Amino acid sequence: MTLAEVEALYPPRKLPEGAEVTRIAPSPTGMPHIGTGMQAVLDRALADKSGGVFILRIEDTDLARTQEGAVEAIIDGLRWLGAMPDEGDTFGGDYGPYTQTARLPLYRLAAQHLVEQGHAYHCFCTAERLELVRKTQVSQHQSPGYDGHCRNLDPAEVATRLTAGEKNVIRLKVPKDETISFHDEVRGNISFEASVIDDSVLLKSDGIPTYHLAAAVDDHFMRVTTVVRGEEWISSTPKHILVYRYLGWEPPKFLHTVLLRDKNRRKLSKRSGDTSLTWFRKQGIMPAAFRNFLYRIMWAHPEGKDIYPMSEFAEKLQVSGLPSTGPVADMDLLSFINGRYMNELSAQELEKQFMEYLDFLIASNLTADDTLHQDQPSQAATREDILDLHKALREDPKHGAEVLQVVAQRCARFGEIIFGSRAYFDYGYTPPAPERMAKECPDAAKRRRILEGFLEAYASDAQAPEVEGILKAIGKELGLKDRAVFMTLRLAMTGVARTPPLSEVAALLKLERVKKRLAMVLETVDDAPAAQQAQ
RNA sequence: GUCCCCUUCGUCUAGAGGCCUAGGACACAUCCCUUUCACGGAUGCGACACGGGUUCGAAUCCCGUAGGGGACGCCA
Repeated sequence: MTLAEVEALYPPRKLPEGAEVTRIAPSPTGMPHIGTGMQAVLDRALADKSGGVFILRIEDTDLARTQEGAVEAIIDGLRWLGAMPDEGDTFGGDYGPYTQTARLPLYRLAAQHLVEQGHAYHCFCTAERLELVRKTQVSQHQSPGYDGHCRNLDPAEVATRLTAGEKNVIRLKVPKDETISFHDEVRGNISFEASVIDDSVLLKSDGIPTYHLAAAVDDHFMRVTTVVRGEEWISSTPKHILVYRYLGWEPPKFLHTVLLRDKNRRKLSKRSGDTSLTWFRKQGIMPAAFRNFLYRIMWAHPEGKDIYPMSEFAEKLQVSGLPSTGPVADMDLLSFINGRYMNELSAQELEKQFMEYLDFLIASNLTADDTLHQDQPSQAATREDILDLHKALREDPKHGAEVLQVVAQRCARFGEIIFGSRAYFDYGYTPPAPERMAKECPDAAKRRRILEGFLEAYASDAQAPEVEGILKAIGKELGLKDRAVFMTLRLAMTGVARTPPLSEVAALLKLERVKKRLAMVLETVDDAPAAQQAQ
């Protein structure tokens, strides 16, 4: 097979004028990264905006780092994110295979062609020699790089060493006196002196290509029009430009996205916390909200909107407005956006999404720390909490849905609901300590009177019990401030001090549960220390 | 060390020579609403990295400096 034949195998796509073909090209080396998610959202939007195609390509040329299950994790992450590719090994498409180790002959063909044309050469240097060269260079304050040792080997010598089966790699022969420029879609023109670019390996000694060759070959034959990738690739783009040129191909458009930073403006890393899509999912971030967060920090809506759907992003996106400075992934902003999305969910949608969330947590076998946000340790949910809640929701879905809706109004992520909803289920109710109640209403007799009086009035009017009216009347009768009365009942009914308005709580709990709980409290309501009562 | 990219409130940003005594959003603070929490409303705090140019006029253009980030692998 020749390059020309391959060319015919992957003809130009029949797409509308201006359609963009984008691709996300992750390495299957672990959990899907937030940066991958960001690029996927952009890729998806670019393709949607122009009536193009979005491809998933797996770059598994680093055999040593490839991890089992990583491809599935990536697809799962993209599915969750809602930035699904149109083409890929599991999606179909006419430009596959979409996994690099399945395309090895293509790269070898390209590499061979480059050697024949004199734009690449066989290099027999050992790892040891390379290491030594680098060390020397660094110690002499020179920039490390290949020294060109095999660049001008005698062709006859190369031939004999090759037939002898000597290990070698193929390196790109970078011209010496030239300025290589390219256009970056967000930064404009960028130039490099060719002299600072070293002769990178294109084909490793095991016959597997490096990124520089593989990506160029694939982007060409997959007819990718726009390469969206992280800005860490800017400095190797000139190499890619050279590969395209020597292979006689038109380079695609390049769009380098910024790298997300942590609070200290460092590249977001494992150490600083939250780098995987899965992490955000575990926190209970909604997909739509996370997408919104991603495009919100990488692009400014013309009207200054913060909350808007993906379709609007795709429609209004202008690549020139993409940032060229790395944004900090601001958790406060994410929480804010997620909260807004949660509040707009209908009861049914909320229950559905929340159950999916719990199922995900359970299936991914979480430990207690996994929903723990660094900044909000109090929001940690244990695995036991998760299972308890899941069981309660299954046992009484109707009650569960009501609880969720009320609680979700007060939460910024699903993860907080786990903890926040406990008090409204039987499993999560613990009667308040008498001491705690005494802090709100020091007089034990009055506490008892509040609860008994409420129970009596509330139970007698099953149709439309006026919780507030009842309590205010009791307060007046006992000469207590509203707060003392309301808080006493709040603590008694829920065991906690922060809840929705009591009328909502009572409606949520239903009469039977209220009766049961208050009866429990009444058993110990007089037990607060006398010293405190005297106050 | 060399090369490349970047630099507006704490954060995300608007701003493409006069509309800027720099606008919005998140966060924060205070107040209002109020039975706690949340929501909502109001107000406030708060930035053009620095130094030179160009210009009648610069956040906006140019040059330097400083700072940050990235790259320099038979990793991607």
